[in-house]
Amino acid sequence: MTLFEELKWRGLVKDITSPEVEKIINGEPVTFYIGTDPTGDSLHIGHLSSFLICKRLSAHGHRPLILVGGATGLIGDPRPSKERSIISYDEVAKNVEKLSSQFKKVFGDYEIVNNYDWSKDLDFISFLRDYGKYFNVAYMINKDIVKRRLDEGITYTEFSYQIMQAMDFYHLYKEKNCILQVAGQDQWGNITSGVELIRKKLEKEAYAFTMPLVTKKDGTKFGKSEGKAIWLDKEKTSPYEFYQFFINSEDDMVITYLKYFTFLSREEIENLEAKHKEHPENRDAHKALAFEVTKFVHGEEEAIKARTMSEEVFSGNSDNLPEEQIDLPVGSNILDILVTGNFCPSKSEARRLVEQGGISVDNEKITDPKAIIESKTVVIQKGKKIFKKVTFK
RNA sequence: GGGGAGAUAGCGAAGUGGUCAAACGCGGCAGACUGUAAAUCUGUUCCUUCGGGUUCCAUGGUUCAAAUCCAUGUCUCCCCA
Repeated sequence: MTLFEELKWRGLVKDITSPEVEKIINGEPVTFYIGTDPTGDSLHIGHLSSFLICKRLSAHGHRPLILVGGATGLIGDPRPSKERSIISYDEVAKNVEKLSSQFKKVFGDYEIVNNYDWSKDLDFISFLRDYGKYFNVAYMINKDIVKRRLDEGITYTEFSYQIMQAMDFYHLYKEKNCILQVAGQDQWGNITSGVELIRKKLEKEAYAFTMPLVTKKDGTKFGKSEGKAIWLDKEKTSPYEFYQFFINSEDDMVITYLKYFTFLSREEIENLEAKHKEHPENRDAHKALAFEVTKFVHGEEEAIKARTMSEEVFSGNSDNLPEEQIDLPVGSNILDILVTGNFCPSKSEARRLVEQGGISVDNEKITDPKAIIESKTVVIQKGKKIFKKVTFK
């Protein structure tokens, strides 16, 4: 199986700019880039799914460039829904730092470039003369994302985003001989702008392919749990929570995710697929997925810990759950505990939860909102899947 | 520059003087069923010391009473130039 065939098999190729892409991927090492905008201060699952491609391509010898959009992050990639609010220079700069160092930790020591470096000194007149002339407005308006925003409204700033991303590709092509761009499918419009710009300005051909958006079975957004994003930073999402997120994957998607998120071979995955079809209730594929991904992001030791904890908690053994100190005295009211312990944001919601039978303490369902918890250490369960061991002062 | 429409809870969207803490859908949370899956069904979804308190872009005003009427401001969209 060639590399390209493997990517296809894994479902990682959505669109290609030309049939040549296959040859390039399978051929001699080339430099490629993949980027992200520093709109937040931490990497999440979405980044994981797209940046894994660096590993897959570099294993073949290709050289990844990671672009962190210190300039494009100041502008804002148009979203289908509405205009983004603008982020301060400081915040973007801070995010660039954080994302870059996190990236190195998780994915390895690849070269990271920041488009702010080559955009910041470009003056407006040069911009219009050297780049603007290559973009016909009719062409720009025809980009799907722009068309969708025409009714809702789109500012000149966001409208110009595609030019900035085209400039990035052009710059990297010229300066670093980067001939290939990889991105999520939502970047298609921006990518083709770049390919066109390179063709027009340099009379050279550049290439790109997009990867499909990872979704749930029903097409909705993947990567949230309990309403919170799943982060790659273990301070924000613990390895245990991270593991739990993947083990809870939908049956219908678990094989897709295995292909997408792990480095398991085709044989191993097909093996798991067979097992999964035979006995879905054993969740072998889910366990493999959760373990492999946790191992990649947090290391083997953490992955084993997370797996052990998961197995113990769901078989009723809470001995190894980490204890969380709660700033309340022994003998506090259950509602106060739920709020202080971050199980829910308000007392009203805590009351509702308790009254609806969603809370258990040490395996006993609590339905009285006036209940007092007398023990010093206690395991609180919210719903079916959230367990926390808490101690009081 | 001219004309028109609009801003309602996380989102979409009703409501145009009291019966509005505000229909409905989505999303969220919980319960049942299960396999820590999906689908389905049920409940719930501003805060609260459960007395009540604070909401419908903002600030003023009219009224016994305002999400609803008036004024000003801010923002958004559409059409014409």
